[in-house]
Amino acid sequence: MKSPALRVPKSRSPRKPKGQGAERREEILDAAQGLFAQKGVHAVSTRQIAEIAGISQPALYAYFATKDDIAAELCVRAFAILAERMAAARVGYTPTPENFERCLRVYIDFGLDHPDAYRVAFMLEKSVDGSFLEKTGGRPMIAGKEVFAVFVEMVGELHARGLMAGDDVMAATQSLWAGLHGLVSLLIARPEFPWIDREPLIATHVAMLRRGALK
Amino acid sequence: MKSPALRVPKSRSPRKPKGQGAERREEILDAAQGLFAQKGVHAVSTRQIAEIAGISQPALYAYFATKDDIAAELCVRAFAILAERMAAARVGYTPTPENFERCLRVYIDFGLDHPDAYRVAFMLEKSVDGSFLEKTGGRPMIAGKEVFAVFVEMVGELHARGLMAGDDVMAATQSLWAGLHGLVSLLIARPEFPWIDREPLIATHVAMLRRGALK
DNA sequence: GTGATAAGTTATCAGTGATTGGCGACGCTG
DNA sequence: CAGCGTCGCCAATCACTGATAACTTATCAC
Repeated sequence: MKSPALRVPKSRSPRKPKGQGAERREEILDAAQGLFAQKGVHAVSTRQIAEIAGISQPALYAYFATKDDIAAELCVRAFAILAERMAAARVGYTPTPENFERCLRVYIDFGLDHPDAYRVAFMLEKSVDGSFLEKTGGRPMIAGKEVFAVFVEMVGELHARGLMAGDDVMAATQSLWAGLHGLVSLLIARPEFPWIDREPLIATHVAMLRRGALK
Repeated sequence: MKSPALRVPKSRSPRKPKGQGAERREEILDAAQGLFAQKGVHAVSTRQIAEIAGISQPALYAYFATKDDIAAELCVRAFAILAERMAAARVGYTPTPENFERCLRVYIDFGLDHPDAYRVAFMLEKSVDGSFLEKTGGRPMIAGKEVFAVFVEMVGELHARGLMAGDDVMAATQSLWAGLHGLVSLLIARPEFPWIDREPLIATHVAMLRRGALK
């Protein structure tokens, strides 16, 4: 007879018996991060994540309630990076047009560096029942709002110095954010479009937004 | 004995035996249009579409190769409407800032009037293999490019009259398009965000884009 | 009638996200 | 060291998805 204890029915990442709580969670997040970045969030299955993480698919649910929760966690972490970058861009900040442009670029660069986090946060489809935002308690959205708050502050300072074109700070900020988001999201969602070179495009866009928002 | 011919295993739209080719297709599109608008594209199943259309689920595949093809068809039709509207906005057009703003508003209004078509065209997730765009032969994208071409033309005219801020027409057009897309897509994807009133927001945005793009 | 065609059906497939029940190794008492 | 409880994990499974195959029915030309 064959050896009855011959397990491993399919080849798998060879470290099934490991993982103490916390680090397994990180391994799952790492696996998901890679797959999401490569294939896009909703083209990745929980089984693929589990296989790369070296565990079975149900084991995921010991660490995350849903697949969307995994995406949400990655998203929140990515936004922590964005918040950090924007804070760094405001170190020794004085509200000048040059610094203004610099902050806009920080936002754009972040979106292009973390397209999947950006997608999860701002580009995912809504749906009436069981939406992603409801399932995840809107955590990515909340993280995004904190970043938005930095913009409000920044525009407020410029307005106080009489540099803004209009008088409605909130309107100007939302419009500005929309302008930034448009470029980032289109570059992410439509990479096959015949864009001009990226750097001059970003430069043109940032300059346009500055002219449009400032006096 | 019960009547043996008691069909109708589940209550259904009571017109199974009908449908001559062409009109069935329209019924399917109508059903899908309504469901997509209500729940979002990827939260709607083919079975739901079929039930509302009054046919069985496999019968869909006699008219459309895939579910995405249904969305693509709706998208192309919606873009026909946008192209029509933009053509109408250019009747007797002279390249003035006022007419420029009017065309921007046509684009924004279209996106907000047809959020699902807009989502399919510009906001759907890419994926490496089996992407929506590949499956549908990029038809929605092509329809979108025609609209983009109108923008190029428009910006070109303004540039010829020396009204544009920069000298690179293509860069200015792509930046402008991104600016418009940003507002439309954010309003669609994040309706729960604490936006200011829509009309002043649109007015602010259009004014900002005009200041940014024109001299 | 008869064969061919078109349209729609039931039955089914592989793959998805998520749940259940039990197995086995660990750490703690005694 | 025996016993036991707990926890991490996995095989099996569920309901559902998009899509396909094979069969049945209605219609029409001849």
